[in-house]
Amino acid sequence: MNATDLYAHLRQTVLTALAQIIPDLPADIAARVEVTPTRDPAHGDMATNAAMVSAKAARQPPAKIAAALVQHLAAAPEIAAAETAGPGFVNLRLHPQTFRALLPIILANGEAYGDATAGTGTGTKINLEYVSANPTGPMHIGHCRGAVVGDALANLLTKAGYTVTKEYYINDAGAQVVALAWAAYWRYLQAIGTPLTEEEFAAEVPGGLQYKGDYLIPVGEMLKATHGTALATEAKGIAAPETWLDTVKDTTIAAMMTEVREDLRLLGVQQDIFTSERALVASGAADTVIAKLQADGLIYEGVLEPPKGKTPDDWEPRPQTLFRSTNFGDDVDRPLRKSDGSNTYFANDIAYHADKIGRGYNELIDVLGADHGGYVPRMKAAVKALSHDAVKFDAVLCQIVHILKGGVPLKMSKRAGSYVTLRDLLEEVGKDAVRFTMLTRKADAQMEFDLDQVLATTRENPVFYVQYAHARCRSVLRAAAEMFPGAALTDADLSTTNVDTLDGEPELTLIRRLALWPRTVESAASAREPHRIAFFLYDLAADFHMLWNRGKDDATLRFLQADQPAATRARLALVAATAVVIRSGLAVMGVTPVEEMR
RNA sequence: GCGCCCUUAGCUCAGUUGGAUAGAGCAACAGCCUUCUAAGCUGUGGGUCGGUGGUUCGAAUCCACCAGGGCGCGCCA
Repeated sequence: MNATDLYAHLRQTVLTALAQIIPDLPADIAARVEVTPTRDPAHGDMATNAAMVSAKAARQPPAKIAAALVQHLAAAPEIAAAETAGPGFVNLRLHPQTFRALLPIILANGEAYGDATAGTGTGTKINLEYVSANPTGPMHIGHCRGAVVGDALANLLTKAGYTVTKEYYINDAGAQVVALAWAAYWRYLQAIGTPLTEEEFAAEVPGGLQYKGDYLIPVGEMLKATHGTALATEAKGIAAPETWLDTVKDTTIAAMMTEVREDLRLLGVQQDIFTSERALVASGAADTVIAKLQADGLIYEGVLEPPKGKTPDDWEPRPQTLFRSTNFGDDVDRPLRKSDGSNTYFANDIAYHADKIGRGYNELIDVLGADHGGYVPRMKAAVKALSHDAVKFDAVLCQIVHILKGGVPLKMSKRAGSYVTLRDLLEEVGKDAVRFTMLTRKADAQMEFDLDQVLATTRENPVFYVQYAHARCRSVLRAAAEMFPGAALTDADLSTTNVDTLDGEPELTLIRRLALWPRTVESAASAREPHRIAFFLYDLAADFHMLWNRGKDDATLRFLQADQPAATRARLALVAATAVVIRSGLAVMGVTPVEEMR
């Protein structure tokens, strides 16, 4: 037995036995057979629903199938006892040796333990788009959650065997970057000493002066350094926009993206591809896509009904170019062109997703803010239409994060420039705590990020609790090196250890938890829920701390016993394997494991 | 008015894709420090899983309706 996933292994054993009882069992029924950990240890180690799910197809009562399964399974070498239970479960009790045999495998595999070998992910190419913050200013706390969730999801899917491309879509087209350019231009005029006041300048800006934060001051300085006073009138006033707008836009977007990339780097996020909306628009991709949809008969000119119950005051019916998204499950058809004929953001975004489809992915996943929730059905419809249902589109929605300090919510105001930037947050609590904490909630649930709790050194704080467990593991191994000078104690060395002496219940509880790791990776990946990794690590840490603490009451239960080198070595293998799995999990979360608590 | 997401212990949240007697942490109460780190551990109490029906061997989980909370709803991105 050298399977890395004990549950998958036993599932095969059950399926083999089941095939002997019901030779012509349909494949779709077999697919529903599960081997799961039992909730109650009294029920054994694992349970299978095999008899219940196959009863109907086999036209036999579950109890009869279960009884036959018990007969067949009793012969399996891993299984100590099999018995029927409840409505048709078969409970399995494994030999402790079966669990213990996992430790050498974990140590030999290292952090690759839990990687899919032949799971659902194999061969599937996924494009994962996340962050995609507008390049109009520094990243703030709102972007942070999507960045962390997206990045951890990428790691998770990769571990589960998918081939993942991590992508950032730069929204550098449209009205907001024009507003950004005007704001940067104001900083430029200030830099060269304009006589204009802010009010006088703002009065000349189409749509008013937005983006008033200080972060554009360096951009103004940069423009001055490069262009001198050439972008302004001789009186250092506002020149005709066509003489400077593109230049200022280019410089500003480039400067903002430099900042964004630095923010991402500090957060530990590395994306593979940055795609520019502006370049996409310039290439005419949106018109190409509209033409393609037109050829499929999915485009028409029409007038949308006003939204029911809440008609805007300035509503008037206007004909637009519409996409028949209702053919693909959307509620209303969606406009691709505005009434003036220019393309909508949606048209550009369809073009972008068409581009991704063209790059050969089997699945597209967007990590979005929850305020984009209403946007998902139409994108789903568009991807379905464009790929003729060959490519899947999914969205992971991230709910809002409230920052608490001293139990009081921090006020956020972008207009006043007083919002919490990502960089502030990283300086305050550090990358690892930010990443871990962001993953301690389901993405689609609101979360409160308590600055005090994140830094707390108590069990309440999962970051600390998990890191502490790893540090304790490493501490034991360091102490072992002192107690047994010259002993070979690397993971590879320990992987050959005889671990038969590990027969205490707390030890076996911990090993059972380690056995769940591949299964946890698989289920978290297929549910696209990276937060499950955080909860798994918390539970694992709790099991380990419990084992550690037994040594308080009874010194003979401590890991290190100078007079029992063989038994100590077996315990060290368990400790090292625990550390391996914690590291493996932290790697998915993008958190650096610590060697000691300081 | 419509759509999507929520509602689980006093509080903050899990719940292994439909499994057996629903679990953690905090808070409350009761214990444990000449230690490989007590930055912790052990135990006790605490639940009509928002409500009502339905689907089936079996529902916190799926479906319908209702109640409460959040987000969104043509030419913003």
